[in-house]
Amino acid sequence: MTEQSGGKPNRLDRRKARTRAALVRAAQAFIAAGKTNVPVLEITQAADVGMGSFYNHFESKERLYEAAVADALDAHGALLDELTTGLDDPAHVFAQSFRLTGRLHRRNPEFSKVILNSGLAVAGADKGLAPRAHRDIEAAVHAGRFTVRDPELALVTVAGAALCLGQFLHDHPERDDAEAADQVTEDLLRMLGLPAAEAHEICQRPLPDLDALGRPNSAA
Amino acid sequence: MTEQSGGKPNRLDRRKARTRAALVRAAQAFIAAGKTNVPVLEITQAADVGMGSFYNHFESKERLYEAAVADALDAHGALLDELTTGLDDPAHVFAQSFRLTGRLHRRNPEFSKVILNSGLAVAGADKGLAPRAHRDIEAAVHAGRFTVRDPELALVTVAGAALCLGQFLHDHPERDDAEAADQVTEDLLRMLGLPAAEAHEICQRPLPDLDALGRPNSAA
DNA sequence: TTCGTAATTGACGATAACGTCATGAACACT
DNA sequence: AGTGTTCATGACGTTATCGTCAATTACGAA
Repeated sequence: MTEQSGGKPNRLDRRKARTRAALVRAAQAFIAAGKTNVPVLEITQAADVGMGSFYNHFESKERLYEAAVADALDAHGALLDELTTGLDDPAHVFAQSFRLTGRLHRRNPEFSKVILNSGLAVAGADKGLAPRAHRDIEAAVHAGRFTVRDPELALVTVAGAALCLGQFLHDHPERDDAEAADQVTEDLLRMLGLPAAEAHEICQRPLPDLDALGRPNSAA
Repeated sequence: MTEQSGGKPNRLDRRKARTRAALVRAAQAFIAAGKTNVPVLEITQAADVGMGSFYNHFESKERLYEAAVADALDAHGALLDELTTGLDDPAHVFAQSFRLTGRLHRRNPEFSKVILNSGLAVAGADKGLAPRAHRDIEAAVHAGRFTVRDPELALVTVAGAALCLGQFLHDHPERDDAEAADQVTEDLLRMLGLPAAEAHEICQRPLPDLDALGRPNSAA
């Protein structure tokens, strides 16, 4: 009998987790490449695990893909948390999160493509990064920083902008990602009720160094 | 030898077009249902055509799906053209187009789901409805109605909002589609530089009657 | 060391889907 | 009517993929 929901992870548990992580990472690579119809055998070969191992961890390819997307989103969410701690102005938190997310499309293309190829499913209000954005917007509204009639609908536009910005940067490699992200963020801040001048100023503030942190992928 | 690129359609050509349209319609239904992995045989059965007919028109399932999405987008674009003719204020054209598109998610769920399940591929600047929106935004900027630094990036947010609004309405059947669409449009107008009061007013204007037109699906 | 358990593995039978092709029907043209 | 062409059709051989399973290995406990 090994680790029973609360005990410390055994060597056995670590091996199991490694196998699972290998499958998740392989799945992320395939999703990023747009190849979601690859046979199971191909996935297991890419993950360097046996064919039979697949069904030890996932009952179908779809479950694996769900897990892969969830993993990427969780990792990015944790990263944003790290990079926005200590900020007191909710508008600043929102702007910084959005600007960083925009930059991540270039910095971590694998993650970016996973999100983009997952389609709009990740834009649901209770999935992906939306809860975080929702929390930030609500906080800013409550603090009197944002003036928007319906925060839930504003979130809709914000989520859409985040996704389509990624797609845009992917389609236009010549565009500067930081500049584009900052401009979209500024537009969104104006939409959320900030005066134009202040929106512009917030998007010019320096950002924390992304290189100071580990890779934002938890399936390592 | 039948119709040779410019001649009038024969009876043979019409039959061919009917078969093709049946396949496209069946594909749209499957896309709307989220079932893109159905075997070819199932598609041809749903279209009520022979199995072999499929490869007379499309060399693969992917091509069929591409054609199905393009058809739905073209149909919606033509509908918007019809419904915005005669408007002189570019901001009004933009607002009306967006409000109508929002309403269409409920009015024509089939079309809506085709768009949503197509993912972000339809959000590219030169695909789908984006060229139309781009044209409207540029016109409004040129007319001094919108003041936005980078119209191309504004389009990114607009496209994202349109897509995510559809997803939102799909996830929240209890929300009034007209109200939500108007609110998002108003938010976008503010982002595009319109004063809040004017943005609100434009989104309260009456809309043309959608029932006065035929079904917005060209694959009939 | 020895035993029990959990996880890994690839081979294998069963099934599902593909795409072609020979046949036939609908049609245009004369 | 006669002829040649285009498109429609579904059966069929081929290939691809699935998911199971019995054997094996890695590990924990005693």
